[in-house]
Amino acid sequence: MRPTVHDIADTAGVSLATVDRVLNDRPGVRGVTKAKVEAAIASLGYVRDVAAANLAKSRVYPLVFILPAGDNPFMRGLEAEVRRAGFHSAAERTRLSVVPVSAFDATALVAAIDAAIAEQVSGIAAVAVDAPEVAAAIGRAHAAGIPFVTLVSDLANSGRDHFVGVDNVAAGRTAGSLMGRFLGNRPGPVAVLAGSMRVRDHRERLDGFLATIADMPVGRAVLPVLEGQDDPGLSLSLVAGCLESTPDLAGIYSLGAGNQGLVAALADRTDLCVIAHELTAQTRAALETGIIDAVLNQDAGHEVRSAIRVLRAKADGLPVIAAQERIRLDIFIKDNLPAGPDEDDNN
Amino acid sequence: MRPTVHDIADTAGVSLATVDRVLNDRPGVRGVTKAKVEAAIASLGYVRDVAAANLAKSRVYPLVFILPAGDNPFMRGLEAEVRRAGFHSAAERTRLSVVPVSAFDATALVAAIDAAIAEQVSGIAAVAVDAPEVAAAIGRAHAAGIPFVTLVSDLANSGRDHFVGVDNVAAGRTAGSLMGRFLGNRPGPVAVLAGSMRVRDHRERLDGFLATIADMPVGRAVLPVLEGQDDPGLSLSLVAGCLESTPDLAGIYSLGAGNQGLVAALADRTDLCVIAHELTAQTRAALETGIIDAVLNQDAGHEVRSAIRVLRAKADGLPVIAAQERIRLDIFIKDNLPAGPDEDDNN
DNA sequence: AAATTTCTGATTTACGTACATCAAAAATTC
DNA sequence: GAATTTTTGATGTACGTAAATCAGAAATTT
Repeated sequence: MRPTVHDIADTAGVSLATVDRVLNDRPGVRGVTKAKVEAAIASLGYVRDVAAANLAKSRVYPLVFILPAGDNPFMRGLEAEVRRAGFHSAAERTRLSVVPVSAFDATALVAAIDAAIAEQVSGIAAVAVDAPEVAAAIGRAHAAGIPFVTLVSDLANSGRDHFVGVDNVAAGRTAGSLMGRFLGNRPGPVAVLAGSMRVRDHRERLDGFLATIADMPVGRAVLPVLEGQDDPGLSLSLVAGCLESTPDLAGIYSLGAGNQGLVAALADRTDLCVIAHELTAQTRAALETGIIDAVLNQDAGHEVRSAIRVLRAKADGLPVIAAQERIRLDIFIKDNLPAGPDEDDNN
Repeated sequence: MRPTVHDIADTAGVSLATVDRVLNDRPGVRGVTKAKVEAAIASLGYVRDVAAANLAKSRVYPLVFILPAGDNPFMRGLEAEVRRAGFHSAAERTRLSVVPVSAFDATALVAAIDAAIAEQVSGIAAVAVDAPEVAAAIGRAHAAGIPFVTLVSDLANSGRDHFVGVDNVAAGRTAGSLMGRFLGNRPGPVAVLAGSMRVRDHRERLDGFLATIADMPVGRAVLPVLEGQDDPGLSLSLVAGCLESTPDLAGIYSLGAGNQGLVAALADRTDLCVIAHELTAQTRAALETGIIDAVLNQDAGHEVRSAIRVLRAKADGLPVIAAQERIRLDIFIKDNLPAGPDEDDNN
């Protein structure tokens, strides 16, 4: 059996109370005694039984996820993952709640953050909107001692404790690299469909994409960015217009959430090289029919669980293992599509 | 606060002992009473506190991982992940151990399995070797009531409870698809470097690869398979010979663990399209220098944690959520390489 | 050396569940 | 209706840790 606090007390020749004081950094232990106890801990290889500790503490961690409302499939996927994680993490004394706010609305986001602060939650995760008042609100959370992580879209210099999401510049580079390889020496310009250039992650993806395309041995033109506001109708008409005005178009990089309109505009044209973001029902179907050639994905389940781990660690004053919390950028093509419509791995 | 057994007892109007009998399927409860209790459980939305339950049970789950010895980097990565998981899962009352057996040695594997059975472990995970005596040993484990999962390489019709690993036919298809897209209309045959055709996963990868290449609009020859036995020296000489005898070679698919020899043979030739399996220090370096164009990877950490979850579930007689235990096939190119040399996500 | 402060020990309760025992009550059988 | 069986209640202990109290010991100050 693994050693317990009793074993430590015995081998250190001190009482249980003293062991407890050392373990939980409570005052009233002489340096020598503390050293003795720590030696015993080390020699026995004691590790605290977190399950029992949490049981005894009977502390709960109310965490709030502030997510954009609306029909963005990726955001809805995130929400579903929060619910799923909440179901499993009840055992871990975490209570999760989702607060929807209207998309790209800084004022609404600020209000939601302040409400969470007032509720004295143990942690906040939010998809950041790039605005100074949001940074100020995050600062207030920080001042109140509430851990804050940005999700998917970051807001640096805001005092957030951590960012959970992919490296969007690398994502853009990956898209550019795949686009270049898939096209080979086939001529023709490529188009970029974005949501809005006012959003940080979209800008970063574009930067990475452009840089990689520029570095290619084969020179290739990139048309002016189409800003579809992640709206199906607008995206459709923009892409349709582009197809008409550019008959020799070779490829399209869709770096936002405008895939529904994109797919509709392409109808059954499988001759273009199309790379999109986020594996949703739409992009999955388009991959299977050949309309989309590759999908870059950030796993919503991983992101949610990472956010939870980080917030809990911060709430307990524990360190975060950065390497462990890095979110991978998945590449999906038709042949390595995961079977289910959605999945997950707890642990 | 979440409801406890006491709350159930109160609202059902029965004693705690009766609630316990219902919850743990102990005999001696009338149908009507049982229904009352179950109604209370449902209405309160009670979920058993697993942490407390495990604490009370103080049951431990000794699990054995039987892995091929030797310097196969992927297998060593698996072993490292088992150790890492063991560190974290001490809290979950799981005790992990690794038993190394000589690679591809059915007799050694059988002996290790029988030893684990004799030790009365709670579960066994093993990289299966395709031999009837191994199937028989798995059958003995099954007969002894010990859950058994095959890892990485499956052995169907052996009575194993579950397979943890990727769909290797799909992996081969993915490799073929990427190879075809990367090569475009560039002429020239492609070579395949395998470990051994006596191993099931290598055969399956080859099948998928050949099928996809055959389906391509551009006809492309595939040279006879080079069997390097996953040995660096042999792989090197085979690849070197192939390069010499086939000056117009367009690409190489390395579907086994012979990447060290492969990379050595290629020296600084970045003109070939090379696709390999498993992200190791070697393949990572070769990706960065451009010798390898894409790496297909199965995440060792995910696999180990999945195996643990499945074995524990089977040991407790709980169902396995298949969709949750599906292992993804990751595609890595230079641009979406994860930053660290290795990583992980608990939860 | 006495008074004070600082440590340490002993003990208890609690967390939520598992599991065992024994007595009491209810249902069943004869 | 008595005897028997089945069902239920009451109670206690255990798991490993947290947290509190209070008394006593050791160190420090005066």
